[in-house]
Amino acid sequence: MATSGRADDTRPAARAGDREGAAGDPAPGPLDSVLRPVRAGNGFEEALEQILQLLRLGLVPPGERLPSERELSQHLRISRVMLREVLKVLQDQDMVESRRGRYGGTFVLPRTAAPDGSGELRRRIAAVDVEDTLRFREVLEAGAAGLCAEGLTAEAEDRLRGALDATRGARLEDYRRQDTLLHLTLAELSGSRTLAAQYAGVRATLNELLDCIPLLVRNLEHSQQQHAAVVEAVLDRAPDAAREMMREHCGGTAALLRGFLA
Amino acid sequence: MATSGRADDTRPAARAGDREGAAGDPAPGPLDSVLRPVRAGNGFEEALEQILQLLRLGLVPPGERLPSERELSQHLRISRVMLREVLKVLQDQDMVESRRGRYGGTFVLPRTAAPDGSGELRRRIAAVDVEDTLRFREVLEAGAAGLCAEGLTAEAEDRLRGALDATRGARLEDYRRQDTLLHLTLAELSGSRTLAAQYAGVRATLNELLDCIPLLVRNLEHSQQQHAAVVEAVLDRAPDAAREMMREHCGGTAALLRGFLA
DNA sequence: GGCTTAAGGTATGACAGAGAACCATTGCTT
DNA sequence: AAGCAATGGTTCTCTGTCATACCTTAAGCC
Repeated sequence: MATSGRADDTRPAARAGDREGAAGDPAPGPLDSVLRPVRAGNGFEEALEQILQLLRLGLVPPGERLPSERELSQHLRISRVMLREVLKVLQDQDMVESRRGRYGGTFVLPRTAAPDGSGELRRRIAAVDVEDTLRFREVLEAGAAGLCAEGLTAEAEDRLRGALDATRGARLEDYRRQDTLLHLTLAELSGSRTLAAQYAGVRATLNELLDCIPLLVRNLEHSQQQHAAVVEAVLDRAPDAAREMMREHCGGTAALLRGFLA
Repeated sequence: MATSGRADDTRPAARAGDREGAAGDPAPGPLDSVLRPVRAGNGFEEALEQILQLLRLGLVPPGERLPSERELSQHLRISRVMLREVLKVLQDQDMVESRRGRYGGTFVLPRTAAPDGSGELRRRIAAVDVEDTLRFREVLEAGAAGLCAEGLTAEAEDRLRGALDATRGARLEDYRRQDTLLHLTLAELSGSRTLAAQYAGVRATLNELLDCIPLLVRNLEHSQQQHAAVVEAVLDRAPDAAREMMREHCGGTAALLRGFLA
């Protein structure tokens, strides 16, 4: 370090704390809407979160195979090594199982009762801003329903009808999954990829919240009627009605959650 | 590397292409709503994008000082070294200026005409999914307006009125900024942090698009009337009216953009 | 005028993560 | 039975990024 001969550092070494850059959370300011952290968490957690979404949304149902490690790591833009660490965690939680060889892969296991000693769930919930989630969800859902009703192609009609039918035939333990898929379909048909992606995120959180409250058959029937009404409005090209119905539908779930989690 | 003595690699080294992990974009699949890349771009670009948002949204107007490097790097969760590389780029583009010493800092310069040889803008636009942006924006805006109208505190009323007044008094070259701030205020008052953050992002993109089309005084007056109507509806606690007006307002901008960018 | 303070400017060691290449296992095909 | 192909499992190296410390500059304060 022979840059500049400054031999007389007479100051009483109290300057120890020059710790720039690091440290904890900075003071919140008015710019926080924009200045969110560039890399959420540590990359590892982010990846874990996304795989968990895949499972929570039921996009890969129990018994099915996840995309191969090579594919997943490419999609998530992380190294296979790190992806494998993520999968390792899920294996330890008995959520997935890996099989080697051709036609092997990582398979989703059926949900076990308490994933991790019940306390873990509560802690996660506490970390979620429930009000934020519910409000944001309503906005996205209503918006998606409206957009769908505005520009509906023949192919979209079919997908929508198919998704609705699937919820009708769903057995109790599969209802959450089919419900999710119906809403996800609406979001995708909105014509905004960003909307669909955001909805996927918020829905995963929502499902996690829903897992904390009882599943009421009474409520489920009501929900099913509302689904039908929303889809009908969309198929009728009635955006306002679709939005209104969807808002009502979301309001129901929201009220339930606010009640149980309050 | 003495793990397993495999001395006879007789296969004709043609196996050169085992390139796992890396490579270009993976084939798109039905899971793309969820499996977005963990770390958008290379971290550097992401940070650049966010600082640019700060400028494009007018959250730090020309002549004002950005937060210090140490603060910014903490907010963005990147090292000061990397942040400085980002700022270096902006300095080279004559968008900001750094002054040393106490009460120094990084200052925003007034916008120069063509940021980078005009071709650069067009290229960016091509990379933006305009339809996605417009649709997503409308959904967020309408949703925010509705939520605001539903739960409006006295303090929120004041902020809203203030923001509206600011747009009234704005001169032409400052209008975009005040307009942005008004909408951003609505988003923040929606009670969903996520919504506000998402709006900030989409609005930055929108402003970039708007920079590509002429600013019509005629349209601006119309816009101003709509602002007043939206705010009035919100202050009247009329969610439906607020949503309706906002959708109309967004529709106007959308039509303009679709026309010019088609 | 000299000290203090807050900002930008610079250098460096440590480490996380990506990338690439391997190995090992399995089931299908020939 | 042999070979092939697709998957999970492992290990290596190298680059990018971070954290930390320090220097330099300039404005205000005593």
